[in-house]
Amino acid sequence: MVQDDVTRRILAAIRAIPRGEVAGYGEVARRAGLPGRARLVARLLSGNDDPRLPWHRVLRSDGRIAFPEGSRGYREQSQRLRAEGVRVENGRVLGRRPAATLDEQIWGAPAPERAPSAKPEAARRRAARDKRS
DNA sequence: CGACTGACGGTCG
DNA sequence: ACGACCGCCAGTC
Repeated sequence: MVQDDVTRRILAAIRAIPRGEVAGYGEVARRAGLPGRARLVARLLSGNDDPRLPWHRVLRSDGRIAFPEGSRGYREQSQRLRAEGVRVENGRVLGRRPAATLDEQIWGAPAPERAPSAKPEAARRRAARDKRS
């Protein structure tokens, strides 16, 4: 099976993460030249079987492990990270700085008013399921 | 073609 | 700090 370009680039980006460091899914996607494809990165890892791939260095952007607490992958990832000297506490990697909102970082502007919009319940249902599982 | 799903990201209350 | 939501991308059904 020949891996397509995108796949290889993503894998390369993951392998490029230095030992003892971590990166978010979206970050990896960006480094692979695929901004906005964080979910694609996640999908790849979900089907990954290569043991030498440092998948454990990939976390959610907020520094939390993407697996539900207590799950197999959760423990596995925590252990692997700690083995590299990364401090992990309650599924969260320390040393990360969530920082302020982008608005403040970039524009330093106060919260602009936001026109209320309808509630697409299709998206809402998805969000609920997404969170549960 | 449209609904559902997921190792996601970001905003808001 | 947290949970509820919305937005996005891609693959399945």
